[in-house]
Amino acid sequence: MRIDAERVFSAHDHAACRRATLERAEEIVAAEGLRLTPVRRRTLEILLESHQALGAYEVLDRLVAAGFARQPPVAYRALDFLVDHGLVHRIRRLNAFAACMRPGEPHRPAFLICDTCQAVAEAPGTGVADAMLAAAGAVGFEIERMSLEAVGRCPACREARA
Amino acid sequence: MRIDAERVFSAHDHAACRRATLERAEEIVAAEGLRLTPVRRRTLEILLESHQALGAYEVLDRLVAAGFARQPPVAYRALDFLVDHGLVHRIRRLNAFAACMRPGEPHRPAFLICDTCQAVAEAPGTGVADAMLAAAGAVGFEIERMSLEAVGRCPACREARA
DNA sequence: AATGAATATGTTATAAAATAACAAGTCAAG
DNA sequence: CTTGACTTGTTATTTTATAACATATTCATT
Repeated sequence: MRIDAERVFSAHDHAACRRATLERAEEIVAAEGLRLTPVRRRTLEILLESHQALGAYEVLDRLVAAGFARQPPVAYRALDFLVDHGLVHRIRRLNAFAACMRPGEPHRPAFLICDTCQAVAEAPGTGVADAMLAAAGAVGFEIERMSLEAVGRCPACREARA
Repeated sequence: MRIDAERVFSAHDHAACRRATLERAEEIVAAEGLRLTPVRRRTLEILLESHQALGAYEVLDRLVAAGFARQPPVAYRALDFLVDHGLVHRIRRLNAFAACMRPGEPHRPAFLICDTCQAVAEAPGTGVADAMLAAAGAVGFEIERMSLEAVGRCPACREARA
């Protein structure tokens, strides 16, 4: 199952969506010899519960509910691990984190953040990143990492408001 | 004088560059009936001193040096005003602020951030924003604001390292 | 199994970034 | 000269993130 913006922004079988993404994440972790320890797994599950981005302290609250200690490094370490290995994206505009919906597929995501329902989707295609690479190349700038984020209104919330 | 990435990333007459940008900012403020009060003016000058982004607390330090009180709202209010009126950009990846190099020209900037010399330039053209608008439009997402930022190495630092 | 290197966790403390809230002052328009 | 909008002063707090160091676990190799 492939989850892109159309799906994130619409009603869908989220249980299946979450399960599929988690399974894929586990394959990746296994393939790379990484360890999806209990905190890390739970952190990923927490982020997979919705398509909304969560702040580190919201994640921490839910980790506490699952029995882990209420200490910032607990959440930040798990989140950093997941981000480093491409299972979670950091959303800089929100100081928050969202599960990657296509782990393993190398991609340079651009995010669409609905400021009404707080859902975060990865924009389809690679056009935005390509344009950034082109613009940078034109002035001799070599890109290492990028943050491509747009805030606005998703189709459902647009309609609800109209 | 128009200052784009090529210029920011190269040696240039920065005194003239700064003066020109400040003058343009003053015209804009006057034209819109806004008030460029002393804190606001000084804040803009501070950011215009280099092409690097400064954190709010670095700005505050320099405001203190200029006689203002050391209180976060002093810096944040001035910065917020300047951002709201397009004279300063917020660089989310850095939790920092950089003077806009083309105030008044309506634009949707994409930033190139050198992680060696910390210079921040606006990428040429509107291609990145256009691509983002296109990607969003394809899924019915309506964009209000965007952050388009790339971290990497500018031409000069690339060469220095090579 | 014993050892050691790498990795992961527990814990305390602190740093860094941003905002809330409210009182007081300024300023230009009627 | 007063009203209303805007701006500043000030105290306190909230939110986000990291430093630092001790302990424990894991795994590969003896």
